[in-house]
Amino acid sequence: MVDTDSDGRRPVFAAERRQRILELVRANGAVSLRELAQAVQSSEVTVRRDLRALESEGLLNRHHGGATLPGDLNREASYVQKVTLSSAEKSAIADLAASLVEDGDAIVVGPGTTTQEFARRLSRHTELAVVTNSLLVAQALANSPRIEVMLTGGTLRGPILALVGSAAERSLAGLRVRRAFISGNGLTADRGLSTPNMQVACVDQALAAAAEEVVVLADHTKIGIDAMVQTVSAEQIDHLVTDDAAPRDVLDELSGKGVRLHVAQI
Amino acid sequence: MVDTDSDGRRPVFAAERRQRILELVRANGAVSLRELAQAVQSSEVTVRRDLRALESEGLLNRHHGGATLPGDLNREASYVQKVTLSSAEKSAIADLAASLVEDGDAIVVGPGTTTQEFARRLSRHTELAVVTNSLLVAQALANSPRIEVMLTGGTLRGPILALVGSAAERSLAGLRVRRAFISGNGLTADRGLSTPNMQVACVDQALAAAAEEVVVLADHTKIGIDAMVQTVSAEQIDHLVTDDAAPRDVLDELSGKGVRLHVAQI
DNA sequence: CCGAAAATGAACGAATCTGATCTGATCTCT
DNA sequence: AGAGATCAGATCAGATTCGTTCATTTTCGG
Repeated sequence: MVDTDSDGRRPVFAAERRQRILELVRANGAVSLRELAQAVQSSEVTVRRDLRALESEGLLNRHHGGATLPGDLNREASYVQKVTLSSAEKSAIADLAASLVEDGDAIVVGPGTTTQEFARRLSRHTELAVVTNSLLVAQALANSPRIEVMLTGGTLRGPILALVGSAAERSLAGLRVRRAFISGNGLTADRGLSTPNMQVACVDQALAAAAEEVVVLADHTKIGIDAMVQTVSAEQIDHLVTDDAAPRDVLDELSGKGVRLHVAQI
Repeated sequence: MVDTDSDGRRPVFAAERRQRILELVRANGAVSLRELAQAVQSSEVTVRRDLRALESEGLLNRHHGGATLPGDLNREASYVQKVTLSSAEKSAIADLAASLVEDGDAIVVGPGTTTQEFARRLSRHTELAVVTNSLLVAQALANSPRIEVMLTGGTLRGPILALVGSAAERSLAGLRVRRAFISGNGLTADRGLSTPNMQVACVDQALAAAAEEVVVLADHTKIGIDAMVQTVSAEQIDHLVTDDAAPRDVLDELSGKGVRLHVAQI
């Protein structure tokens, strides 16, 4: 059923849908099948067929879970699926967090899919200096000529594509920026931000220490959760950006400890 | 029965109807057959006939379900696979270069699409330590748990996804590994390896300086070419991995300067 | 007024598109 | 290395659309 509406809407033909798919892939470098299906309002089967046709024309490369640009650049295909989880909340949080950034700022961005989404929103800013230990964040900004991206050195932690270890911490030592945008696996009022990995926690601490203000990006699934290692105490957190499904009581506790709340409406 | 009046009302001629169809398509970009039939007060069969005639004149494109503007969809078709060039050579070179790596090695890998391909071949090795300034190389190894990947810090150079600048060079300063696998844009016997960018050249020099032996990966399109900035002189190069389409005379010259040749058969 | 030619509309079978579901393959995590 | 989850491919069913043929209407010329 192409579109059987009676009046206002513009029909979407197969060729047009494929064109749109191509544009999406070109814009993001790599897009998951699920995202594409949602974007063009079709089933995954149909998108899969379109991708097959487009691939046979050499216009894109197909991978497990999605498609990428043809050529050798942009090989982040296997990490794309993770992004699709609760993407609505992530997207809203990223939007809201991006409004806390001003042109000319120097900021630190930590690893995580939410911060990656946040980084994509930064491309419209100018004269930005971004320090990060996340390869995904760096790639998200790679095509923005007006943003200077600096990566910390360090040992690569494969699953999250972030740099950890003493080299990473050392390269952050002498740094001082306005705000740090970091994420984590859990956030409570008692123990603050926490992650399950020691090395990641150490770097997160260094990231937070390099900034005057700490901004935490955490969707509602992380609020009230406690992971193994504490990275930043609630007292050190200046801003929290979350979505409106977060438990109210925890938010109130955090607010009592001086955390300014930014709640995105889904 | 288009119009049964005898005099007063204006009948809708075929040419006029087609003109109106064209206007509708031009105004909306894409219109479904059903909408068109309703708009011009004719049957779908008639509209279909009109569309066929208009398409044969090149005034619009016909699709399943309707028609669109011509040329709008195929405007990107010229992009068709110009990137995949010499991928067979790259692959063969990468295979051969990977055979120069042994388990337990510590190596340095520079940026480039060929070295990226080379890095993919390393995943079957164990106990490897890889230092790189290329995000693509790092990602290629991210899923290999038996390989320790270390990234240099530095400023991100977007187009090639590599880290450059003083921070990158500094993090390589105290390093000493067995072999460096680097690439470039040109290689001659006189001026050695060269690239068009100064910052990239500086880091390449640092990469080469960190290794006991320098291995250059360069397909035949780069042999005999000279780019702006010299990175490594021919005397400093210990191995060259290339393909059998490389010009023989240049290879001989390089061999005379002490470069050991590894020529991949395509 | 009548007949031929063109155009329009209706109907039927064929082709196409889309989505659901099942099965095998691939990937990830433990 | 194996279990579980996810994804790709294939087949089938439903719906829509297309092409063709045929009947009807309209137009034009004699």
